[in-house]
Amino acid sequence: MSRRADLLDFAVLGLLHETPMHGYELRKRLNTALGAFRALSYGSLYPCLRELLGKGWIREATGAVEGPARGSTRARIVYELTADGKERFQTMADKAGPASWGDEEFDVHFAFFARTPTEVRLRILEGRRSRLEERLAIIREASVRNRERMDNYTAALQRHGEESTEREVRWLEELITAERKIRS
Amino acid sequence: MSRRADLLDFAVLGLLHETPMHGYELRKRLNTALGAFRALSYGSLYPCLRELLGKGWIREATGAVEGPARGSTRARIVYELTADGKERFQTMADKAGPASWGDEEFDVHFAFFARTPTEVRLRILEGRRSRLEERLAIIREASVRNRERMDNYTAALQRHGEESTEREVRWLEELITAERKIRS
DNA sequence: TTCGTCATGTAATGGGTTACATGATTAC
DNA sequence: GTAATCATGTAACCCATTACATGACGAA
Repeated sequence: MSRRADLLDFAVLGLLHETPMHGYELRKRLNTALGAFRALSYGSLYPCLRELLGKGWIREATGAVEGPARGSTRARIVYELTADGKERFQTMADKAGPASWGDEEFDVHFAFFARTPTEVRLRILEGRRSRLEERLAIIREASVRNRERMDNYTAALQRHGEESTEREVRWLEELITAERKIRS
Repeated sequence: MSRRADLLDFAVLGLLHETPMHGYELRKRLNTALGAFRALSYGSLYPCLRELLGKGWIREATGAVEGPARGSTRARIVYELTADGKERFQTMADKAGPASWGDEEFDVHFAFFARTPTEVRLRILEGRRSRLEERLAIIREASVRNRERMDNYTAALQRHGEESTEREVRWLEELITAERKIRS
């Protein structure tokens, strides 16, 4: 469960929550705003859009929602969220829990924290932290086990990975305490 | 060109350069030592091993190369590099250049820097640095362009990504100056 | 006139994960 | 006795990238 496609659905719905957009712009925002989808291709995005359309979560915006097409006469198809789509997005945001989440899942869900309940936010942040701590434990154990047969470069790479992960844990810790303050 | 499979070939060859190993252990080291392959499955590794065997780059080690099987009677197949395999690895390490490299390619090649010529090391490090700087430029431009419609959480995620990338650039800078000192 | 950007799509290929199959041993 | 780890593999499914097709505008 929880395929990559579901995450893309969620991300698209979330971006369209802000403002209606057409596919081309949607892709750019997915590539930059969200850490994941760094190399998302049209071959993935457009079929996804068609699917969301079929499910009734988005619709083609009629009328001049955005300014008229600049720079191209090719018809732009602007999509907007339907009521069902809003509901769907909220359901996904509300029931989110880091059951075997990777980096991408966290990044995307974090990007939409503004529309996520505090309780869920806390659960996600804490889940993320424990996953990173597991990863740290594995890295540290490996560097102890292979200390002798590891050259300087391998060691440097490992140390850098370790430090980055530690920094992210501290970052999460700050967010978690801030979140606890909000809750109380 | 330069498929994921090639990278796996390179990584396996590189690990076997250190010491003969069987598949199960190989996978563990690929999952921890190298940043990439964090979730490499046997479904990818064993076919790869078979392929390398067919190409004559690795062979089944005969005799008691490793201690006898502990904890299992199931026959372990220990692989070792052939002369051709060593040559192949060295060719891949020597002609490496970051033409459209992602994070994984860099990590794996970096892990084997000890067996990479200084000139190539420098080229790789500098290539990596410019890729990260491109990424930074994109992030920064995006955060300027979308400043208003970005909520606090999205902004925090973006800032964290920016800072991590900046740290990695500084890390690379240190490595580059160290490398230049070696060369001269 | 050519390159880059805007803009939307489709088809095929490649390949990685998931799930399955097997089986012995150690530790609780 | 049962869960976890060791250990090797195969087959199918999923799906993401890649390459292709189309077409116009602005700038150098």
